[in-house]
Amino acid sequence: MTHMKETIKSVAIDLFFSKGYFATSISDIAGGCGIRKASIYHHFPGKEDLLFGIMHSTMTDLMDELKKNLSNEGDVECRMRAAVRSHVTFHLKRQKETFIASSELRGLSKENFAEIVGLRDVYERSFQELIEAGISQGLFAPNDVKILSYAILTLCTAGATWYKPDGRLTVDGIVEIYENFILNGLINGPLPTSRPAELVCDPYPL
Amino acid sequence: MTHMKETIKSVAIDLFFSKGYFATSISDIAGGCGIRKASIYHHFPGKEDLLFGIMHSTMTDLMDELKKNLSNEGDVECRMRAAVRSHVTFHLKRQKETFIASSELRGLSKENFAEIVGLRDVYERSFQELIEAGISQGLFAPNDVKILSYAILTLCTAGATWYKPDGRLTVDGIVEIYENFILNGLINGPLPTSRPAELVCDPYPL
DNA sequence: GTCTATACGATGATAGAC
DNA sequence: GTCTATCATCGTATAGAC
Repeated sequence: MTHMKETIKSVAIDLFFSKGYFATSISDIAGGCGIRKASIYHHFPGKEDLLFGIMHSTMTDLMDELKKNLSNEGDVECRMRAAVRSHVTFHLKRQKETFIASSELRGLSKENFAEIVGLRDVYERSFQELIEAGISQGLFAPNDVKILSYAILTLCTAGATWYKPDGRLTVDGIVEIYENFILNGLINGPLPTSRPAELVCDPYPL
Repeated sequence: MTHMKETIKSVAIDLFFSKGYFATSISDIAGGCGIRKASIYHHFPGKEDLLFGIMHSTMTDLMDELKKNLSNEGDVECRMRAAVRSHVTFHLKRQKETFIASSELRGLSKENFAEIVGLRDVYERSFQELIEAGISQGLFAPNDVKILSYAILTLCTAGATWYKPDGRLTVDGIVEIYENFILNGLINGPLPTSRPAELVCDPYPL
């Protein structure tokens, strides 16, 4: 990507996040880049391509991150904890993009919509497989797998809605709360009081 | 409200839900009511008032419902379960309005925005007080109260995003999954295996 | 690669007849 | 209470000069 193309994408992310996709005009974006609106069309064929590009790179990065964070194999609980941490961390550290990706799907054409939702479905399936594995091992309480996966993912995704980078808590602090909340919600029966999870799972800075 | 005023509001709810507020024109709403767009302005001063009215009645109904469902006093766990059930049930049964209320805040002016967010803050505080009470009794694991309240509320609110009225599960089925997931997530230590919650809390059909 | 100028359509809202 | 007609504005996008 050329320098100006990257600038345009970055300005678009800021504006789509703060004002919303529909409320942001090509003029606004051009203004943020210090150029005129007609010049935008030299770099992108249209407004929607800009949105689609943001969503697509966000989804593929999110999926790559999950794959990376699950590569050190471990037991199901360890893997689920890693998946939750990966998901929450990504959504907080790349808040603007993940917020856009989850709230502006309506701005996409039918074809582009289908492509993004297709990626999302693949991603969701990773979580559903983990839940299934946990249930079949008796580790997680038996329950509707799809509902549980929606619960877990929307819960974390919503973090991108209220998170304030300069707020009271660090990303890691929030991640820890979410991780324990979700695992307690899933696990069947009492937890060991002090579980050395940190010693089993490798850390994975984003 | 006159008959046509109600019709307009109802059509607006359908369209704001399915197409989004910004993508819905006054013309679209008028078409759905069988009148011309100019006639809308006889009933409402403008498009935003329509949105604000929908959000305001949704929020006050949501708050009334919670108050009603917490009126039979009980212990903290019982009250938290009732609060979660109230929240989830309302969001699924009035899916369109709650979806609009949680996703179209950007359509509001500064003043209207402040009013709706003010109502939301009061509502959230009810949950935060329940969490605090649970923690101070040693029932819930000590944790950041605000984060937990956001987690619980956004989790349930997101139900309005994916819920399909003709889907596989009933509202009550989903409510039960969410209730147990959240309470397990909150509670400090093992749960009694069979808890007669149904005998303590009254049912409360919406 | 950026500019000015412009085409073209849609939108929210108003005026005034019936 | 609904209509027709219209205004003023703003949107995306294109054409063609520099």
